[in-house]
Amino acid sequence: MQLSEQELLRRENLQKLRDMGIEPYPAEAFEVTAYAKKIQEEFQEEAGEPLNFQQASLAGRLMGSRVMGKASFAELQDSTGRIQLYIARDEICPGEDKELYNTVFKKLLDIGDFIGVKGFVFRTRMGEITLHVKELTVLSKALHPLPVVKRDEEGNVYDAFTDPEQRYRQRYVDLTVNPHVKEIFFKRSKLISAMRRFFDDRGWLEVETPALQPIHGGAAARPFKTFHNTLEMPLYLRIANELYLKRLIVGGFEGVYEIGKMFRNEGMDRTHNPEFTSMEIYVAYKDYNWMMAMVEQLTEYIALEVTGHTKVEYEGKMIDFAGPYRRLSMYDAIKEYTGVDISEMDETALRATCKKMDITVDDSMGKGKLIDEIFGEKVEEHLIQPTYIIDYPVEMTPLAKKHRSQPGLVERFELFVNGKEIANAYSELNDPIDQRQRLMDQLRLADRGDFEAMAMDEDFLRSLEYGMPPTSGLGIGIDRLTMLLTNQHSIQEVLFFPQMRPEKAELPEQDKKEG
RNA sequence: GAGCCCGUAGCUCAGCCGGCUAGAGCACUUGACUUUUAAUCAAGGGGUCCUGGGUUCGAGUCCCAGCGGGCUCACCA
Repeated sequence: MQLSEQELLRRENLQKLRDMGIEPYPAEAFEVTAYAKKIQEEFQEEAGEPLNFQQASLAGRLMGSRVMGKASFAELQDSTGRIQLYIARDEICPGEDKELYNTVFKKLLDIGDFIGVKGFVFRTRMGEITLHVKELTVLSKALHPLPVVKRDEEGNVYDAFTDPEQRYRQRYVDLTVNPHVKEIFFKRSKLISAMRRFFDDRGWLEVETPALQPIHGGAAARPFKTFHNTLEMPLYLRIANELYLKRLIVGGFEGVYEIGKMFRNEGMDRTHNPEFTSMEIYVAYKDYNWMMAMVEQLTEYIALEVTGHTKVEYEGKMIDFAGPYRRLSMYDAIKEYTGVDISEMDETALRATCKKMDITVDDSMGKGKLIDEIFGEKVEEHLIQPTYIIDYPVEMTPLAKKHRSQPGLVERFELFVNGKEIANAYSELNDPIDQRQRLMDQLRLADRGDFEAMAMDEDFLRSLEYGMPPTSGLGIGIDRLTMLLTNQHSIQEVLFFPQMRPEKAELPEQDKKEG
């Protein structure tokens, strides 16, 4: 590999440090007693005299320096933020030997190097809270130059590191240089911990179920296929965990939930990544009406914990997560936004209606699919504030219980926010005979070439035959909820390492066979 | 999968209708400077113009193909 001039220089600096007896990658721990953000927030003084942080020890990256002869200012960035350093030659080199300042600090340290500093906090003439450095330690030398992003007093950013490809491929650089990116991931973490707290407080059990499954069930999607050598059998990366969580309800848990990765072998775009995080929860003796009330509390709680408000701005719109949310049946929603009542229509009439609405249809589409098309084309985009769409056609939903009063429908709801589906829930189907029938219907779809049709799962059916209590289940896409609460428009922005093509198209030989 | 756009220094980008040795700012190097803050001042180094073909006296620029990326649309619980 060809090294750039700057990379060669840094390697030379590394060697010079070693030649001076300074280990650029020391083994011993460095004691950190203070953090940039805390100092910025809590530093106090009286009559110009500093009161606290008079013995502070910080560690982080050197992010810039302004050398003025025998004294310098530098920027230290730790895990919490930045603080200015004041480094005076005669302070860090009290004796005759000025090498640490003249050579190590001024010549051999580069932007991006990790250093440890000890000293006291004061305020400069210009009013900046600054650490007056008494001791400086090299903690780790950086050999690769970091992009230098500068900000002026008004907050204007110069030479921003913004190329999406480079940001995702080298997320470590993105995180180092773009502080707002870190903020998104702090919020993502808060979201998940708030959700977990909400469920744990109600006594529901967090569980783990297999990610490697012999039968991929629980959703309509194409799976990733792999092979277990010892068992000599194909396995699938899970597209859903629904059928396993229901087995646990059969086994006697009253409430179980799992937050984990799902894998779908489908297209990628700004709302789809091949692996994504979902939360699914199942609670016994409940129905979908109870679940709607629960989700309102949950999303309101999460919005508050993550952003501090129930109102969140997304793409310039204010979205209010405070419940209760509007509930609208699928038929009523279509009537409201198209003026057409489709509740009594058969397949032929629906197909004609679609044509009138300029919706492209094909012959493979059944009644359920046609209704879904109308809904997707004409209604979804209008559902900006959190809205429950309830009662879906039975054809689209093989795992939901038939509606208690309306034939042809199932007890299902989806929560829409800003025109996008955020949550999906049912009164779960627990009639084993009905369930078998519905899965048989799916098999017939698969025979007709539907790659996404659900597979038969005899063990799951056996579990239902042992008896599953009435149960309500819910799934929430964590990535998309994170996008909403962080005002981000692509899923790549809420994943540390979104899926990308390899940088140099060099796939290992043995992996090329068997697609 | 389709359309549009992009790929030039470590980073952000300019480079016209094809025309001298390919440019700027930051970063980097050398020097000056003990309270600066996009520090400043002076001097300097740094390029596989994504790759491969083609047209041409001459290609960063035009054409073709490929690779990579972005946006939009389509597909997709």
